[in-house]
Amino acid sequence: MRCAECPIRYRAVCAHCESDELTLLEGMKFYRSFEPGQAIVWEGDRMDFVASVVIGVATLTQTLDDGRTQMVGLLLPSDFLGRPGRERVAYNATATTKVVLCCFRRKPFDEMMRRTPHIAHRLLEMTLDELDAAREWMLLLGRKTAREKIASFIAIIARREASLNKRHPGGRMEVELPLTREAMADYLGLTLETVSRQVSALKKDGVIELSGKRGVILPDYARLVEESGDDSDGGWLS
Amino acid sequence: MRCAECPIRYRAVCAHCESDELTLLEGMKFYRSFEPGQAIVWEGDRMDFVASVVIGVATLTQTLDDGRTQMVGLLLPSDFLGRPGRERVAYNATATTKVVLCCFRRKPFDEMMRRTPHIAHRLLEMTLDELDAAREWMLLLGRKTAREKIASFIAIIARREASLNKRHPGGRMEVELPLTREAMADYLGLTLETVSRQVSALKKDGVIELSGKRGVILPDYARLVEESGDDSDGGWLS
DNA sequence: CGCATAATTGAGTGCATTCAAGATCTGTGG
DNA sequence: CCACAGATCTTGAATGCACTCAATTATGCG
Repeated sequence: MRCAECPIRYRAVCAHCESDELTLLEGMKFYRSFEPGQAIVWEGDRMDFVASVVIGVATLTQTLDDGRTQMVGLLLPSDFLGRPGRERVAYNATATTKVVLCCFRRKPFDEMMRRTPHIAHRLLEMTLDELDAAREWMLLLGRKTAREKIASFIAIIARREASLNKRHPGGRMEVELPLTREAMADYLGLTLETVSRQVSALKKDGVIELSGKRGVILPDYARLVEESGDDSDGGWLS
Repeated sequence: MRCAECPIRYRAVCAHCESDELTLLEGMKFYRSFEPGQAIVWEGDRMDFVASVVIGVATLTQTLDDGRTQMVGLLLPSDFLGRPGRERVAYNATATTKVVLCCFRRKPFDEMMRRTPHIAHRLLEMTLDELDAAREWMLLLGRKTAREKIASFIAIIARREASLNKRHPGGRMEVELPLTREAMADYLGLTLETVSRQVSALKKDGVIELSGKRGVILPDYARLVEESGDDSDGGWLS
C-alpha cells in the first residue's frame, strides 16, 4: 500500500509530512498483521520497531503479580505504538480484532525524528492528546460509579466512531463495541459480572438497546452522556 | 535569578538548551509565586503562559458536577505546567505548598518551540514520562486495594525524594508527605477517612512510623514496596 | 446442529464509604 | 509562655456498592 492512499494518512504520526519526507518513510516502513487475541509485544520485551495502527483495535495492559489486570491504553486506527528512544516495552500490547500495523524500525525512525521536525511535532501533539485522555480515564477510574463507567465508555466509543466519519455525536446512533465484557472490565477497573449487570441495567432503563453481542443502539446520545456523570462534553477543547 | 544557577536547570524543559537558547529564554521568562492552597489556574480559563515548577508542589485536579474530585497530576520541581498550542486550561491547578513558577508567555514560547528542536524534544520526553506515570497511576486507581494504594503513594514519594538527592531508594528512609489526607484521598481515589485508617494500619503493622502529621519514617523501603502490590520496581526502565 | 466461548443472572460477602464524634496539631493573641 | 480556636486527622458504627462464587443462558462458528 502506498502512503498517499493510506486511510490514516492525515491522522497518524506522519500526518504533517511533506512528499519528500513521505518518500523516506515509504522506504523504511513494513506491515505486520495480527489475529484477534494475539499478543503484539510483551512487557519487558525488546521491541525493535514503532508503529501506527492502520486497521483494527489493540490494547495496552498492565498486570499485578497476582493477575489483576488494568488496561492503560486503547489503540484505534492512527494511534501510535511504542516509545521512541526506549528499547524495552513497558506494557503488554494485544490485538482485540484483526490488526494491521505500519511499522518502522526504531533506529531509522529515531534518526528521522531528529531530522524532521514535522514528525517530532506531530508525535508531541499525539502524546499530549493521549495524556489528556489518560487523565479523563483517571477521573473515571477513581471517582465514577459502575453505571457511570459503562455509560462513559459507550459514549467514548460513540464519539470516536463519529469522529472517524467526520461527524458530531448526537441523536440516534449505532455503535459496535470493540471489546469483550472482560476487556471492558479491564478498561473500567471492574469485574466482567459488574459490566454485564450495568449494561443490562442501562438497557432496562431505555438508555441503550442491544443488537447481538457487541452492537449497541443509542436512542439518544445526550441521555447517555447524562448517565456518564460529566455533562460538559469537553467540547470547548479545540 | 539567572538560569545558570537555577536548581532545576538540568531537569526542566530547558534541560538540553545551549547557552544562546538559554539567553533567549532568560529574556522572556518571569517568576510568579503562590501560597499554599492558592489556585494557580481554573479549568476553562484562558492561560496566557506555560511554566516550570521551580519550588514547591502543585496539583492538577478534575471535578464532576456533584463535587467528586480526582487528582490527575502531581507537579514537583522541574515539572511542566500548561499545554503549548492550547489556550484553554483543561484542569484546575492548585499550589499545595509555597510554589514558585518560572513562566513563559505562550506565544513567544510556542514560537521558540518551532525553532529550537531542543525544547520540543525535551518536552516530548517529559510528556512521555508523564504518560508512563499516568498509566501506572491508572493501574493503582483501577486495581489496587486501599492499603496497596497508600503503600504505593508513600513509595512514589520516597522514590522521588531519593531521585532529587541523586540516590537510590532503599533501607531506612525518612520522607515528608507533601499532601494533606484529603489531597492524598483525591490522588488515590479514596475518602480521607479510608486514607487515615490505612495509614494507621500500616503504622500498626510496623511498615511505617509517623513523626508529626506529615513526616513518615520507613524502617525498610523494601517492605513498603511489598505492601504496594507491585514488587518489580520498574527499575529496568532507564 | 452441536460445541466452545461469551454473556447473563443470582445469592451472599466484604471492603470502602457515609455519617458522626472525638483527638491532635498549628498558629495566634493575650 | 500558655490558652484557645480552627483546621486537620483519627476512630467508631452502620450502610451499600461492587465483588466472589456459582449456575444458567445466549451467541456464533465449524
